[in-house]
Amino acid sequence: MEILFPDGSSHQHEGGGALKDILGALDRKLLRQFVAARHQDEMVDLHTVLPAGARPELIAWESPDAPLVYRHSLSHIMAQAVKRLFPAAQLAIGPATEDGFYYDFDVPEPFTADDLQRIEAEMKRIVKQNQRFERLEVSRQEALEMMEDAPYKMELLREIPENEIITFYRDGDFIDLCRGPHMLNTGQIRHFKLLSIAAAYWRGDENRTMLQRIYGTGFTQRQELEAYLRRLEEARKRDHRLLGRQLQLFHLDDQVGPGLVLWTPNGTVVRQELQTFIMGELVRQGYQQVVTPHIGKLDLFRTSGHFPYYQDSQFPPVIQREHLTSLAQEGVSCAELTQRMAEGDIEGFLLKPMNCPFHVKLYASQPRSYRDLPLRLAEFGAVYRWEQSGEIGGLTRVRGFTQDDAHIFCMEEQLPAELDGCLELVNTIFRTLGMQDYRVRIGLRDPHDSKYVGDPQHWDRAETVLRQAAHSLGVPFVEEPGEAAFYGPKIDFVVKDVVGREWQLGTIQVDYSLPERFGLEYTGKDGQAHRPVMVHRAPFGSLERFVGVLIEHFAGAFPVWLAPVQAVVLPIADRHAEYAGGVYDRLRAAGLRAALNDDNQTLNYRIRQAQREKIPYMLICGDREVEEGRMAIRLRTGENLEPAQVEEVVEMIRRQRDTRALELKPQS
RNA sequence: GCCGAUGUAGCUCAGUCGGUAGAGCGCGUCCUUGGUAAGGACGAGGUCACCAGUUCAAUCCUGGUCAUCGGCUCCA
Repeated sequence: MEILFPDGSSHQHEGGGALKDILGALDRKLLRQFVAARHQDEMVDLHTVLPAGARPELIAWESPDAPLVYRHSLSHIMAQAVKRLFPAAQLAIGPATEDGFYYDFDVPEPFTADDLQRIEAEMKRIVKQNQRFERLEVSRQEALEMMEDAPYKMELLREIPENEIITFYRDGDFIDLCRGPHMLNTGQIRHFKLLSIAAAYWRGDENRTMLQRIYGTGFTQRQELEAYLRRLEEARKRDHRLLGRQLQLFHLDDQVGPGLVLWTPNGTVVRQELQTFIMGELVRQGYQQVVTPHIGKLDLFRTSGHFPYYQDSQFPPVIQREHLTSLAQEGVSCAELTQRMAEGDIEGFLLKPMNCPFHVKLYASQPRSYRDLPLRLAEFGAVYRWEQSGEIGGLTRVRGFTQDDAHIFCMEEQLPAELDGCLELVNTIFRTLGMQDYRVRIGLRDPHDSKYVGDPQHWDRAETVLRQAAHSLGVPFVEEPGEAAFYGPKIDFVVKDVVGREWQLGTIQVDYSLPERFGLEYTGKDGQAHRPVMVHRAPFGSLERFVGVLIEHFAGAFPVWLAPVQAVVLPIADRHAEYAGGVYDRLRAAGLRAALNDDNQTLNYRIRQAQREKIPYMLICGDREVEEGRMAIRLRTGENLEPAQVEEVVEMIRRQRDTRALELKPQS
């Protein structure tokens, strides 16, 4: 075999074998340098016996892939510790994750914070004991016998394909069904921490056992662990729920209801600026704004298919009072009521979960010709969905939200250009806001599934177009077969929040279904009736969620165009109040969002206030400034600009605002 | 929805092993008239989430409800 080193060199070895033996014989130091290898696109550890012709590429401890190995080992060490302390615990699964690891246990009593400490201490003991990891290949029969008393492992075992080798890993008194990879011994990594206890369903299925999950992380260097923990701490300070309160951007009130956002004046500024921004782009792209109501007849949503199919995630329908009274007198049960509403026997109104049926109706409100297409109808539409109670939180998951929604009705051959336009819009938005850290997910149909509506040829074309469009964005994207909606393929834009949770923002979806359900038509060149295709698209997704993500992205320090207060005027002493008042009036007359802070407080104090409110510009007026007819300019970054006259200041702030600059200082 | 934790002043939190509560910040008034992240004094502010139960007595114990947080699951 040929062993490839990261520096490009290689070592020829006669025959096969485990890398730990080959490297160990070559130079024992190598065993400390490398943690695993890549072999045929798979991670294999140093224990794995490789065949003669193999060409493994060694993975150094410093490699970005290395943590996967030692964190996986840490999860085993944790399981070992848990088994020692809680012999009754049943093991489920315990993988390494992006920045840590976890293990799921079935225990009679949930773990407590104290248990976590004890487990961690036991892990330290195991690490100190420096136990060797051992890889065991066993026959299926042996494996079944070994795992007799481990129901979860049995289930996993039964699902391993016949032709696959079954492996166990052992370290000291602990043995676990595991594919690996693992490091050589438990003493190789010392810097780890258990972070939290959570619950997780076995195999993510809510109908199955609720397991107890322990999360942890580990690093090769103490400083790395400390830096990670510091990062978590920092991230918590950027949490939009915290900043939302500190900066008074929004309010969630128990009495109003969970997941229903009250936007404060400050937050409303941010929202409206975003809306203005996007509306400008929409006008440029030939969209037309429309407005539709918050509720509509059940019949509309039966036709669209939203009701009753998605009934579980909708607010219950509204039924006329007299109707309801008579149903009550009849003694109609809830189940019956639901049934009769679904069938159309009882009519009512639904709080809209989607805007599209309304837009479809606008399309259908007059005869359309191919000359009218594409017809692009846009609306900042408030929709309501009954999200599960355990899911609601902050602005990222709410029950009432505003979509920057639009529906494009077009001919099949117009799809490529329309999708390009949508992507350009998304790109413009992300670029303007400096959000480079997003990924793109293309949901394609599963070729083996028949749930999809529409002509397969149309799908092929739409999928090709989506793929090409995503390519042109120049952003990493993944294709996920089976993730398409039943009515068409889609592109989703996904960003991470400060604690690493992923949130879907924008989405672009091709839809063959709604035009069908509503019998939409246009007259073609040939004078015949044809069916249009629809594109649903919402580059922000939900304005609520988007603002939430944006608060974290900027850590509350919005660029000038979004900042609720753009500049605060600070007179140093009372005798400067009149001058400062003049400056303040001028700023406001110039259309800037300005504030005047002449509170009976020291300048230091008021600067601190402005700083905490993350106001971009502090305009300070004292004796010198009054005399010279200028003002001192302090940025929230702490930097000072040259003192300037009010017109110059107005001009500068306006320019930063109008160009939607991310910086406070003009780029000269 | 499920598992766990939490709920005390506007905010962040302390406290009471059952005898109706405290700090800092913020807020108000006054003094101070200040030069780039906290000047000083005084004062107001709480049905200890809500509803039951146990008890002479519940913010504290028990049960339920609601909400928040960490996860799991779902998301047209």
